[in-house]
Amino acid sequence: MPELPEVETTRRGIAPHIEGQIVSSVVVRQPRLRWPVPDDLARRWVGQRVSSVGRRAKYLLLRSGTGTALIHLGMSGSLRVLSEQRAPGTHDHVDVGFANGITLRLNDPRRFGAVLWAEPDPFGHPLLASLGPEPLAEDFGPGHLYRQSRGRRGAVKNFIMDGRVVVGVGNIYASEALFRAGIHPLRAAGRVSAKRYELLQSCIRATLGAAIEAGGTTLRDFVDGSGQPGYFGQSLKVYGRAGEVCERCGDTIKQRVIGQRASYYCSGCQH
DNA sequence: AGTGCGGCCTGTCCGC
DNA sequence: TGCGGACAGGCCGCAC
Repeated sequence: MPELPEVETTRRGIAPHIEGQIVSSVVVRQPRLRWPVPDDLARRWVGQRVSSVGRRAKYLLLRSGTGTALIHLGMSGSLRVLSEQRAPGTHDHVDVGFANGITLRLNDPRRFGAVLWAEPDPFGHPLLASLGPEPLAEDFGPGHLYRQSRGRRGAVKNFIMDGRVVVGVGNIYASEALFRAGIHPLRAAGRVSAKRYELLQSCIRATLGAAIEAGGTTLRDFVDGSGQPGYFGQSLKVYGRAGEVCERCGDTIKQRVIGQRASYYCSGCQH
């Protein structure tokens, strides 16, 4: 289940192989993803040179002269660069062939991912238009969360997972960042002080940044072999650790569902 | 406007 | 051992 660090790791893994290459074929074996893969994707994309592989939130942006392919990995998607022909396996839904012979292959068992086309400007696409700031960018400043949260009575965990507030904070890193900041996930968003939001902001950055770095260090070969980055190698303090001892205070880590998502926290440390 | 929830999917795990 | 069913999870889009 790719969170932002996994998406960024994927971006870094595929970019060197894709950038500057000309799309020569698009094969869609299963168009029914989160949204249908557009019928005219091949017609619009083939012949275009991919100028850059960018990212906005968890969307990968394969930009070219006339438009941009948006790829979302959902929670089970992965991209692989193949240097030679290989028979597609189960859930290998989309292949993008390039003139130099390589293939970008999307595998997505649960099909929560997406492949879309935006033209001419990807940021005008409805899915990207109303997204909040990137967590690692300047406009996610120390006062951002505080300002956005006034009057909001929902749980702070749901608040920081709201893509209109800040993008890229998925379920795992929401629990982790709140633990590091010492904020209880159920606390009303509007009842967290400016000072504590400043800390939370830096914890979100630090958590995601460290995870990206970890992805960078474990960045395996995205060509041919299993290029799957995994977040399991990262040091998660609370996520998935219900019943275990909190390393900070020794209390028992709890789990409960918040906003229909499994949430982990330490009630000894988080208030 | 803010909030909560249904739905899309399938692999994995649990209990019988 | 085999099987059904619950569950997980990103996130849109709708209902309140």
